[in-house]
Amino acid sequence: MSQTDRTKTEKRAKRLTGALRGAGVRITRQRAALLDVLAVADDHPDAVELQRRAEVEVPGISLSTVYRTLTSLEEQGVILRHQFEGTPARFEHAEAEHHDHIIDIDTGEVVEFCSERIERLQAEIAAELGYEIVHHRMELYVRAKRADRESG
Amino acid sequence: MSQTDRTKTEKRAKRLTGALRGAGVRITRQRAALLDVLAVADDHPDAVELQRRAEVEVPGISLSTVYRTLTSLEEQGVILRHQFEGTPARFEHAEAEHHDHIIDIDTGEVVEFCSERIERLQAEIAAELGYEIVHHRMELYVRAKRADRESG
DNA sequence: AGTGCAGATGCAATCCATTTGCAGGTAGTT
DNA sequence: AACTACCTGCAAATGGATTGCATCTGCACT
Repeated sequence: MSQTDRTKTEKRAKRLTGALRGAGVRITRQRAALLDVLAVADDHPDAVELQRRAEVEVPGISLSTVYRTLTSLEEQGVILRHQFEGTPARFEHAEAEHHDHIIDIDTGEVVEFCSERIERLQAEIAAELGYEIVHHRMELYVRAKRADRESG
Repeated sequence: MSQTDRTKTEKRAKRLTGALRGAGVRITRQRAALLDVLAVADDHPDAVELQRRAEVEVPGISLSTVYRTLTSLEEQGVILRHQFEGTPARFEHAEAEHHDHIIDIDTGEVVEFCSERIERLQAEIAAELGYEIVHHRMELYVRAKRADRESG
């Protein structure tokens, strides 16, 4: 990470904690640790994994605190919670634009994608039925194409 | 239900139980009851609701049996299990073609829909990334449009 | 820097949907 | 009718997530 990147990240962090404070959310050691961990995560960790990562900064941080913090951050719109099939909920930082997920059912790896055309079609379909979309969820459970693997 | 409809339904039921038997699945009173209940359901009941409905035919049917049967029927491809947000799993008979779901977040009501155009786009996106879709899940969480309601 | 207190923490207990071990029952083949 | 592999009901266990409670602590205000 370059010097300017670091500066930018720190500025965002400051803005973020300011906003949280405004909403009556205190920045404790455990929350700061979780915010750090979430900010640098480029994957989709679950609560236990986040606890493990936060423990570097706050040894002994309890799992209930992790869950409570995640719920609170989700309510503040800071993070997103994803309930994929057959796994505990997984979380990600919410700064980027909306996207959906491709889950490799063999490896558990998650790839993000977004299709404006699909989004448009979804909105049309909902509108035709007299609804407005509050949020949606689209998950593609996939495996690597035949050519990329061995057996079939 | 007309006489011919009833006959058709009964034929399908016979074919179905035959197939299940072939897979080593016994048709017990409790399973027959659940198959009946699922066959006539035009909604998306959860396990407890299915137990309640099956109890008309088999009083005292246990919830574990319901769950075990549902798992077995799902494995046989007879029913589909849907894990919508914040509710226990809900089930539906699998005879129709594939479709996705619109969930009214105010009423819990579920509407089915299918868009070939979206399906095509999904497949394209997966293919471009070197994946083949095993299955997918698309849920639109909606509410009735402003005009249809009162307050905002 | 000190104080007050709303809000946060850790722990253990609890919740809820779902699964499972077990001992007795039954479908369906022989 | 008998045999037995599969099924049932019950109660206990599981696993992810939440919660009650006593204690602690950020942080706004001196």
